[in-house]
Amino acid sequence: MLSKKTKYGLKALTFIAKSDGEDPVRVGEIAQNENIPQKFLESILLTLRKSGLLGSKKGKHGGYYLRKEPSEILMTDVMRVLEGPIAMVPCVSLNFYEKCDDCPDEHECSVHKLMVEVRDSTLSVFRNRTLADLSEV
Amino acid sequence: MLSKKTKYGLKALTFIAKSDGEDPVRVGEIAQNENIPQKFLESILLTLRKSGLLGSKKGKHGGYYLRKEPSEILMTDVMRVLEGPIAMVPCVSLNFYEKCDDCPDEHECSVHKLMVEVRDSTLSVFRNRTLADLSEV
DNA sequence: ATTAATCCTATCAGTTTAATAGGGATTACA
DNA sequence: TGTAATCCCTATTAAACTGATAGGATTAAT
Repeated sequence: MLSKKTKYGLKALTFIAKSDGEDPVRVGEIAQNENIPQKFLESILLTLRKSGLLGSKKGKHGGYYLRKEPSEILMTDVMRVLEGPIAMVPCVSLNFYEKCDDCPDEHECSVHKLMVEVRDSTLSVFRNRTLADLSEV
Repeated sequence: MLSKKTKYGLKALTFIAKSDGEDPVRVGEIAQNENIPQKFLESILLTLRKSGLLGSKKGKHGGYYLRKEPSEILMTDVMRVLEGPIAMVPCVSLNFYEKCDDCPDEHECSVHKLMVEVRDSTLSVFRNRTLADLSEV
């Protein structure tokens, strides 16, 4: 299941991409338009900024803006920042690999085999989609 | 993330498929071979039985057995029983649909669009894999 | 100065997960 | 007929996670 954090984050990014003026976009404006609790959204945008996807301007007339063109922001990157690993099992994750406690040999594990396929098919979607695709009407 | 319940369930099904004698397979045997807490596994096999995927025999020399040929047990069915919805968002689920609170119109939702694609690509894996594929060496 | 914004930390209630516990019911077989 | 083996069922628990809230510190424009 997709967390609300990720869902809100994707919506916020889309909103910022759509309002592509020069001015940064206020958190309050996004929260209001997308029905997101403002304080919760604040923390989400903060992590997006720390990850490098967003920039921010403090103080009056401040807000958030994209650091790259929407067409250059891959869903793989966004999802890994917001949701974490794309793989369903750590032993199959490219960026967050971890060995399983219970598996003596993961090359003989039936779950492993299946989850590699799921990972690859999910990756093929996220690698071929950018924020530009999301913000199209 | 895949729950341990699902992971253990898949391993257990694979184990039963591999030991395809006539006799039912004991929970204890599966638990020991696959490093799964026995009591936990009991409850998992119980839900698999209630879903119709497994049959059971009580008492001495009892155990669990497959109700269909491994090649006829689709991963879509197994995953839905163990893990629940295959979609990452309820508003995109075929079998567990639910409307989002926050979305006024899901046809204009950027997240919705993306998650439909992820659902379809994941489904294409699960629809084309059966328990027989998992139990191949 | 005042105002409007981001930034940061802490906290909280609710839910879910993984596991454990204890015993009931059923069957094989000596 | 008794006993051991096995599935069946319900309840409980500790830990982790999620979604949200609270309160203020910091920064910048006017």
